[in-house]
Amino acid sequence: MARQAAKKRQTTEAHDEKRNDILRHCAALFDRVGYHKASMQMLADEVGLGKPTLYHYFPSKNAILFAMHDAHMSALLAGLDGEGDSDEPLDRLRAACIDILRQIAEHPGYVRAFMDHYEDLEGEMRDHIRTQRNAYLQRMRGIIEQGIANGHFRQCDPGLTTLGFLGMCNWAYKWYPPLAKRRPPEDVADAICQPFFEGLSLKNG
Amino acid sequence: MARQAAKKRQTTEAHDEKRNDILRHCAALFDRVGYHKASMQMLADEVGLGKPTLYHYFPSKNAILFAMHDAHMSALLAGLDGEGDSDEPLDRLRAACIDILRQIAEHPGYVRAFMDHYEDLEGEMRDHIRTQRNAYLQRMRGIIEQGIANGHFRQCDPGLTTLGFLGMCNWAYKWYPPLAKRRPPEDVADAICQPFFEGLSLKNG
DNA sequence: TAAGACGAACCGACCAGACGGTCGACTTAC
DNA sequence: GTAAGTCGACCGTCTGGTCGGTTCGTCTTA
Repeated sequence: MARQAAKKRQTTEAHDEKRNDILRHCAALFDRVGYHKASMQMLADEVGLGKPTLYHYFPSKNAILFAMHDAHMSALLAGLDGEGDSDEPLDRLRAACIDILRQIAEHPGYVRAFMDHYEDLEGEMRDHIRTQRNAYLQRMRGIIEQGIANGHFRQCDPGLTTLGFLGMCNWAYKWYPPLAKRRPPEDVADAICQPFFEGLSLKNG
Repeated sequence: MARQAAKKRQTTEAHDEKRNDILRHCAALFDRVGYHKASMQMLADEVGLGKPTLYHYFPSKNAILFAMHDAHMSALLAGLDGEGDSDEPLDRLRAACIDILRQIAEHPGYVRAFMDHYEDLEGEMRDHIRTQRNAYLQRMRGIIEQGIANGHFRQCDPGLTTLGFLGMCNWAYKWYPPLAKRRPPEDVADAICQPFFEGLSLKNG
């Protein structure tokens, strides 16, 4: 029984690995030609598989899109957890920005799918991602509210400020990829966040 | 002859008006269901026309998309011209942000098409829009460089700062539309730009 | 002012092709 | 033996775009 379970687990692991491998290839194609212009046949060719085999791993094209959304959101959420509970909210904001930039640099395909094709997600998949999105947004907002409460940040509309900050970071998916080899995420994060942080901060005011 | 020309012009005007009318309807549908999920038949129904009639006004679906891109970029570029040459670069940046927000509030369909479907533009249409995009970007960058040269702004990477600022403003197309009835562009622009401007500005440093 | 010409606006019916997805069967590998 | 992995061939549907033709208002001409 135990051996069977082990076997099962092993098989599943191999399966998951293959799924991730497929996902990476698909992301590359989505990034090159866009989600809608990438047909299942093209996707299968890109991976080096027959079309039915691709369907063996993912039940639909939409499910592939979902897997990318999920991978991206999970990475960001995990990043938020990783950065202990520094009581310096600026550090947490900077870390979040770096996470986003790194995600863009390492998985431009996932990110582009995430940014441009959330609305293409169907049914429960969309619900699932929406939940994750909202959780992320709330936590970012929490950081900013904490900063205001702490006296680290000046008084401001926390909702709109969060949206502004996130916009600044997320928008980078449009221009950062070709730059990523020359300029690491930390570097770029500092450059784009500098004015924002200076203005948000109260310590030298 | 003059009368004929006048007549001709009049006919063309009616044609253009109709085109704009069609564009507005199409924008509404694109905004509701997305560009790719909106078929020409749906578009025609939305406008209240037969499909061949729609083709009478626009040579292809892609041309409709292009017209929206063009309308949006022209509005933004015109906005940049409008704001005299205030030597206070902060005012010009604020005005640009308000322009973007207003465009989002008044033409969410155009803007969404512009943001998410630039890559779907084909051939020369894409070239044309790219040129406009670059011109816009350069002019924004020029404002920031001018601010640094003037001593109004602190030292910073003008390229990345421009991109950051634009990201902050443009990203609003994802969240501003449902808010637009309650909060006017000027109001929201001030809220999201405040930290950025405070940090960029040197006058109280 | 009536007859005709003409082009813009309009559309029902059609088409070739592409797409997402399925079927049934063969091949490994344990 | 059996279950996962693999695929060639296939299918129904839908899409962008076209064809051939009608209606209608206005200009020309006599």
